[in-house]
Amino acid sequence: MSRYPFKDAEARWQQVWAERKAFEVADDDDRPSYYVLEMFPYPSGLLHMGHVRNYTLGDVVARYKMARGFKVMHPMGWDAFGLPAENAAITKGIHPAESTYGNIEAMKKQFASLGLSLDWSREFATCDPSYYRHQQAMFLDFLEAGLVYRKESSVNWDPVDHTVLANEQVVDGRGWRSGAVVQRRKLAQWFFKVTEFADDLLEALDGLDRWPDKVRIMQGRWIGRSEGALVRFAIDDRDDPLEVFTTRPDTLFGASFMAIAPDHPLAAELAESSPELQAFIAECAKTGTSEEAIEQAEKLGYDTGLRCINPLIPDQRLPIYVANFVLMDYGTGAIFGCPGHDQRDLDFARKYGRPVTPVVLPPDTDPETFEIGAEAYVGDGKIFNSEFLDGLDVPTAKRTVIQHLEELSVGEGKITFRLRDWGVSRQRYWGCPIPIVNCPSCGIVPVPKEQLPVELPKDIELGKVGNPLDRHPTWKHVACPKCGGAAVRETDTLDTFVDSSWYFLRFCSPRSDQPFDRDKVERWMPVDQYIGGVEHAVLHLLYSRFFCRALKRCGHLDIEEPFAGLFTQGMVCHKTFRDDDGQWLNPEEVEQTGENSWKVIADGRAVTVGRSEKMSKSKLNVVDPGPTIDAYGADAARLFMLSDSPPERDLEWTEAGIDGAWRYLNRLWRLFAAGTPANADSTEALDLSDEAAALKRAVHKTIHAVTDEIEKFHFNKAVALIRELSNRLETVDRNDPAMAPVMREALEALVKLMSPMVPHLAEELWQRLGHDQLLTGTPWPESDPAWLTEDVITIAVQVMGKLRATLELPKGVDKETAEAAALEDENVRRAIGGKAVRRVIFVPGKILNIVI
RNA sequence: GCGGGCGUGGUGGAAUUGGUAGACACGCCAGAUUUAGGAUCUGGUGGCUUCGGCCGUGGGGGUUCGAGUCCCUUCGCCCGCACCA
Repeated sequence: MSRYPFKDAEARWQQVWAERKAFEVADDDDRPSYYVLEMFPYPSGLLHMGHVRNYTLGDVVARYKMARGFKVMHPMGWDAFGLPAENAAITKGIHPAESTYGNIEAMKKQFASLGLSLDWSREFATCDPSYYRHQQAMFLDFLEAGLVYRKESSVNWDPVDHTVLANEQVVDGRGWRSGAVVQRRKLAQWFFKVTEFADDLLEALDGLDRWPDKVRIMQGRWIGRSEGALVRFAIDDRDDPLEVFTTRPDTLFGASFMAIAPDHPLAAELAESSPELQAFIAECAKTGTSEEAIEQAEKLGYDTGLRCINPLIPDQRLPIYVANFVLMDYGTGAIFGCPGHDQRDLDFARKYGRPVTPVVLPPDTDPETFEIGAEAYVGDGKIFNSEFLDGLDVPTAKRTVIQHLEELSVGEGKITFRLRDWGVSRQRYWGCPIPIVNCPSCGIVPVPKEQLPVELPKDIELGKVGNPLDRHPTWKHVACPKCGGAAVRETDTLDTFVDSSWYFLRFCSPRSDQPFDRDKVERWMPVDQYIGGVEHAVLHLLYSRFFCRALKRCGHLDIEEPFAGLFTQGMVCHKTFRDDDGQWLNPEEVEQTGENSWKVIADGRAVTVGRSEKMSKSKLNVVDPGPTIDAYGADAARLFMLSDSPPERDLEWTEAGIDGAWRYLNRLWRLFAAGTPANADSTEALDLSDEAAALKRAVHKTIHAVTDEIEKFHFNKAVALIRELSNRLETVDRNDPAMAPVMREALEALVKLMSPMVPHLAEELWQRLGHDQLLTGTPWPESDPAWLTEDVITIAVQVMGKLRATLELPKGVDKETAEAAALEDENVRRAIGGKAVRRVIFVPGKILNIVI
């Protein structure tokens, strides 16, 4: 039996597309433009299934939009700076540049086998000096615009390797390589002033109507605008008051203690004379810097002995604690605790024996008997126990108390954001050098733009202690651009998130001697459809939004939002195996011994089949796409990625699934091999038989529905509809001359509909239909509204809401006719059982429900 | 702890505004066929059934002529995170 010769066909069409530059777009084209972008990959050297899914989804969009008459830009590049290349250099002794560019070449070959409609003429890597020189220029522009500044901030310090560790490199509080207990250390670092745009970044989320709600919600919460008040509490025997930020100034009469962050300046000052406090602060510093770690930690406080005065209750004295749950980065790094109406404050008060005074009375509650038990009351209600606030509701009390604090000059209304400025300094080699010179006499001096790029030195020693660029014998030593004296370069590099915050702009004019050409950016931006993993929902997407605003502020750009449409795909998962000790096992180590039982081949130990989890090296459940594509072809892999699972949900990789996709491609192959009817220009003028007309209606309905589903990113449903049509076509009698013209029309439509998903097979079948033009570039099929409707409709007949019959009735049938027809049905009559019909509900074209 | 989701056959998943639950597949069962393949084709496949029907969308309750869909409640799972004062 004839099999689809995918190896030959896929290679052949890939070559044809490349030779004809089918996917390269010129900028001077007056068709409407459409920019499709998938998040560019880090060149690890190996394409994984997540990539295949991501780029397949993007390719469907790109090819579909092409067929719809858009001039589509679908570029690809490399997010090429990063930690893994540096680690590879340490463990394998390969220079990061060498491994990175080698990996790019290797991955490009793998990309080629997927048959993606990518415009490779726009390719670049972020580690190219021709890319990062522009990034350095932007850094200088941001600096000039006041959007970049320097401040001290904490890092994870490995005391053995003398290096700064990423959070990822800290395992159980220890450095991953040295095993040394990590210390927090303060370093002067560069920051991008993201908070400058906090309000705008938040408000503009509303306009991103083609973004998933969940991403907008996540970003909104990350930015975290909250309205509250700054309140100054005078401290006994000290001049400076303690300033706190609170979102609940209405509960000030319920205050029972104060707490400051372990790294609050006041704590540091007091610790100088208190070894005990020093020890407490050191203990707090052992908890990781991540919020997750702080959250797991037990709530601890240390009474400083200082007492401060509640500005609303002059004779009240509140103890000041240093507490491990107060964050220096939020608000003022100090809080007042109101245990009655905040659960964490309540837990703390119970632990340290502080009083609990309720000040918000829940509705319909007796103030005499209301008490706070184990749970704080956080709801709305009437204020009580609060003098001039008594009787007010919470929002009114907030306004009133803020006004009162302002009159007393001890506080004022204040809006605070959770969003922090973006620390971009990294003490690493394989990143974009920060174009700054530190001069002993002039201070911080920007590198003049004409001296850019500040290139990374090629001769570098990695794996030694310390910051590699700082250790380089000559690189950092330069003449000060201002005074000409001896000076040193900044030896930190930029966070790689900076690289990915503007690459989508560079694609518009990738060879420009400017960061981007403004007219090209205006032609293509914003990205019409951006596609990637939801793990970037906050950081990358938010930084990119910040970057566009910062560039606009500097006069380089007019747009603020880089991505008009966003789609976040699900993960690719695969089953996992573990032994009794919970160790992950490689699928090759195990064999199936029964329906649900598995064992280790080597020693027969029992194996637990875990649930399907995201493919990852640590879980040993990674499937390499390479051999799969080799065995089944790119189209089979693509089809499997698109079938069954909705793109936004996780997809489980199964051998059976890819096998099923491959078998379906062969069915299509045979459907077309069965002999295709000669071309007929149109079936419009023909007098079609009932059977032929029904087929034609099915074809047009399928065109209509598939188009709709692709537009809505429901590719799994589009595939199902295509299968339905092809199943039907397999049953058509090709020897019937009345069917031939419609069959021709059907086959042509089918090929076009499948072409975004399985482009190689589609080109092959298109050619077999006798076309000498490429299918790529051929317009999308149009559905004819005249063929979307049926003459006969099916009415479901219910008795008391239960289905008893379905009736085929002429389109537009009225209630009386339908009811009469229903009452003739034996099943319906049996269900009514001779009872009186009380009511009949009729939904035209759908339902007739008889109520008895 | 907070926030966001999701629970539908043996499996992945379909199901307009509330209107025929299980499309399309995988798997399985029976049969056919063969150039014994990574086959292919035909039929069947939610459960129970006295063959009339009955029960079925995590559980319980409600609204409705009618609920997978709306409301209340409860259980389970997943994702994200920032103790946000």
